Amino acid sequence: MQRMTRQRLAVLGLLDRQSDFRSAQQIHDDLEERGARVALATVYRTLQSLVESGQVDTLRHDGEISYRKCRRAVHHHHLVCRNCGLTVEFEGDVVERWAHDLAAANGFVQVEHTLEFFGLCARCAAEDAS
Amino acid sequence: MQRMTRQRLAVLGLLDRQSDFRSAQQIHDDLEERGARVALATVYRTLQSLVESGQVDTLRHDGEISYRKCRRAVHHHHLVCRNCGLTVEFEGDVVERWAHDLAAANGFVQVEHTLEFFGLCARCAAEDAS
DNA sequence: TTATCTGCAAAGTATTTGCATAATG
DNA sequence: CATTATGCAAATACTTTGCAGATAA
Repeated sequence: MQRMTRQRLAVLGLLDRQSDFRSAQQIHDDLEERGARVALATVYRTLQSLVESGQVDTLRHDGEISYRKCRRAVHHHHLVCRNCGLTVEFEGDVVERWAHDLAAANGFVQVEHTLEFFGLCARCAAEDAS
Repeated sequence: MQRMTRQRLAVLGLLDRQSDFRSAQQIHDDLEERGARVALATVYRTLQSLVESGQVDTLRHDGEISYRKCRRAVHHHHLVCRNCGLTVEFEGDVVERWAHDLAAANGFVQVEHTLEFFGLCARCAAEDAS
């Protein structure tokens, strides 16, 4: 049901090599640099399908969506450097429990949550100071 | 430095009466309904200034920003009904501590976070079932 | 072969901005 | 009266979509 096209392979390949969150436009540019011509619309469509199938994580920030291949299958969160994009994944059963308790206390059901941390990584903080 | 114009008063008045998060466009429509003609651009500008001065909370969801007058001054989070917008505010020092620990463990500084819960409130869940 | 994917350009959203005019303090 | 805010329309930025032609299976 999902055809392996040159374009899809190119996007998947790039996602494998990149470790930080990148916007669709950045991914498009990166592909161009490597000589892989893929239309921006195709990049968007491909990323969208990868997100739906759970292979890619998204992050909404400043009105734009960033993409990154998941490192772990279970639900998790991110600590992202707002300067260079360096990303650390981590799990947090605390929030899951919290969500459950909150739901119970307020009569809510089907509670989901979004939790992300943004900061400056050590390297960027050092550069900032100098 | 901030002039009290008819438009600003109208926006403030509406924010006082509304208890849920509303997008700029919804707020604009609500104002029109009440006969207060305020240009959409002005609604955006006013909300923006209210956010900057800390009088209004924002929530990013599905690529759009929603606004709501803060009920409490300290940093807090929300449990929002994704159907009717009903909102419960709550504090969570757990996350603050968590953010601090994460930062220390990974060498990050100036760590901020976003945490929101979305679910179905009791009433909407009941309607859903019927 | 044929259903799915791609490229292109056009259309959509949500938000911002330039500028002349209006209104506040 | 000097500034700051407003309205309008045009500009932005990101993302989605329609459609004809290309391509994987």
